[in-house]
Amino acid sequence: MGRAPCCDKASVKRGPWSAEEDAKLKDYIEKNGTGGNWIALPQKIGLNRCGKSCRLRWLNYLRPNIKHGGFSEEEDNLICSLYISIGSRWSIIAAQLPGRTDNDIKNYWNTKLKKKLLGRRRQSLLNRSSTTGNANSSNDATSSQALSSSALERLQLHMQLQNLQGPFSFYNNPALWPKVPPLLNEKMTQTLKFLNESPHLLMQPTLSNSSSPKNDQKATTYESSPAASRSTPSDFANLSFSDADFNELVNSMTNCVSSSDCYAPLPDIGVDSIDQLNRGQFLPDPLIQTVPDDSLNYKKSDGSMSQQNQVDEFDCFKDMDSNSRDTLQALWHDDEYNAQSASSWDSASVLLCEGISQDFGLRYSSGYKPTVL
DNA sequence: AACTCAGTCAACCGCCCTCAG
DNA sequence: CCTGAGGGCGGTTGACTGAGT
Repeated sequence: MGRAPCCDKASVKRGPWSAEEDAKLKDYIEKNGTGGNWIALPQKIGLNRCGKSCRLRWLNYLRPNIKHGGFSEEEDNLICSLYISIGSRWSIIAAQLPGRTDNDIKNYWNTKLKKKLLGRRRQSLLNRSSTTGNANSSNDATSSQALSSSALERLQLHMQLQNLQGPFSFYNNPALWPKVPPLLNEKMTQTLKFLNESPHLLMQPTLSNSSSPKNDQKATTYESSPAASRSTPSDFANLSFSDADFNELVNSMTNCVSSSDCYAPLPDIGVDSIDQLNRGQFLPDPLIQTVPDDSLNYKKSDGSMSQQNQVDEFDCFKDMDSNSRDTLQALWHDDEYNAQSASSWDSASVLLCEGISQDFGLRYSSGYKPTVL
């Protein structure tokens, strides 16, 4: 069941705002505030606009200290880290970037940042495919086919930052995965198999078959395609890897306290323990962070938090930022994707963010929270 | 100069959540 | 507890712009 529209859309003005309208709205709010009711506001000041439209205009454009464009390297890094950690929760990400609006960040991510990061990896993989003479890869690479979702995108970024390529990397080694439900384990297996077999199919826009006849050009979407299916394990299609799956996986990783009771049983791969794997430099040394409860007390009883609390409590990201900077900058600046630089990425920040993002919290109930990475 | 096309971004849409009555 | 109004938010649209041909 829907709900009644907030205004009569037929009678209110829509589209771009004029300077006069901007001035009216700005003057009124600066003098009187919003009055706590956006719906009634346009009538008060004689604006023939929807209240929601006024709110949006104020928040995204007229509000003082708004910055537009010119994102810095540090902002890029922070946006990327947060996106990997918490997904497309733009308002939370925006709360970490003073003067930036969620809309601005969303647009920036979709139009530039995502391509900047994922495009670099894809290009690198394409280069590798071509040098190894893989005919199928070459064909597929030019087929403009794709498979994607928010979860896959985040998984892909996460993998990139943890050195996907290494045969003993976390993502390629099920023995290192935390204990997760069998179905999720299976999804992980299939998804990663797919990602490794067909990395060239990822994150390329494809024209949707269901594109609107009104505007085909705008029908660019990311979706599974016949060609993608061709390269996909037959059962992959039935195992879609969702945001919930990604969150559960990272939750499991975040909650692991000791390898003995957290990770899946080791298959016979000739190593005795996770520690041995680590000593063998298949993984970075585990990093155990203890996070004082004080820094995590953002959670209200109902799991929500005020806007101000979001800003205050996410201050812990400032530390994370310095951790992530080096690797992200390597990704930013290297002409060629460099597995070595990626492997130096310290994912502590990402997982710490993820833990925090669980908001909103599904956890961190008492004592100190060890985060094994 | 005219046209096409892709990229950008302000604005809109509609769903979900909260809260007051 | 139920209902509806308003706010918040993520996803999407479409006008605009500039590069390429």
